[in-house]
Amino acid sequence: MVLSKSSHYALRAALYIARHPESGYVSIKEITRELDLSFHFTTKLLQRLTQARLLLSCQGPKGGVRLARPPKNINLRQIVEAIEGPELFTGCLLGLNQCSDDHPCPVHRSWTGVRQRVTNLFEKTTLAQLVEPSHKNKLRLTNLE
Amino acid sequence: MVLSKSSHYALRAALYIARHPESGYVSIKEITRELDLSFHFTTKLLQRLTQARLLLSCQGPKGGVRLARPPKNINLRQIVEAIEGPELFTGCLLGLNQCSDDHPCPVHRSWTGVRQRVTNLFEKTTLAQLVEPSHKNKLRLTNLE
DNA sequence: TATATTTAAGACAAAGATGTCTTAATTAAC
DNA sequence: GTTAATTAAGACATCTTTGTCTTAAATATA
Repeated sequence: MVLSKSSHYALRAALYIARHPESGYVSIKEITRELDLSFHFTTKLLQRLTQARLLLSCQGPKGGVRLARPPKNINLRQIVEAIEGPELFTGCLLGLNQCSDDHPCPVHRSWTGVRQRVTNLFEKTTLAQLVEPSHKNKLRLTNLE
Repeated sequence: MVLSKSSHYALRAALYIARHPESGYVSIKEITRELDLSFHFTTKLLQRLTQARLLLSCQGPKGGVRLARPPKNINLRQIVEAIEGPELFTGCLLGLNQCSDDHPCPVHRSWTGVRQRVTNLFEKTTLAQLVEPSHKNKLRLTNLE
């Protein structure tokens, strides 16, 4: 798996929040009901996004979470990195420590090239792009059946 | 992490086996001693590679494992898929089931493109390429320190 | 054949990821 | 202020991955 389940859930929740037209808070209850996720588990994932300053949260009635800034200023790498750290974007394909141009593993050079393309995708893809109306037919955020 | 620790270990072990000049069996004791891996855990990983017909094994004195065919005919995808399944090469970035051109998630199109580049790298990279002499300076298979 | 060596296989332990539940803290609305 | 609603936080359970240990099976060699 490229991403952990936690990242899957966090990305889907972030997209749900981003596509909410009103700029108010969205309750986590609603998010998890609509996306069919565990409420408590997702709450903790969204707490991490809040701590990473990607979301704002508010307790009490009418509370919930919202994006901390315009969706065009939040990209997929920021979300993934807040949940599971930078390993995906920096790690050696063989899991070796200090793998670098100076001390490369056998796949270092070719992997670095492909990994950069992965990183580019995550960095240049923003929440805004993924929820814009022309993408309406691609807004599926839930499992089928 | 792109790959599991199990895949890391299996790839490193496979490269160690491939770079052995003699075509005889290499003992798993030697592999795990040289690569600083757990003997029993690695043994089971190599069993999976044997079951996937990537390796041959032999018990008893002078026994061990060897490549089941020339290293130019074993690529990285085969090894990874034998260890952790095809998810990396086929899965949805958001973890959704049945994500396809017909029922795409918001990142389906762009992820499919990048995922294909990852797949290409794993498929076109063979053990032979990674152990050929011109790569000698890139044969690091162990952690530093 | 007997022995030593090696992989095969399975039980089990430890660690980490995932998921559930309870209580505390905060806040809107009455 | 009281109440209800909501996130924050932590304890705990379950499942998966990773790692260890023991025993069985196979095989080369003497």
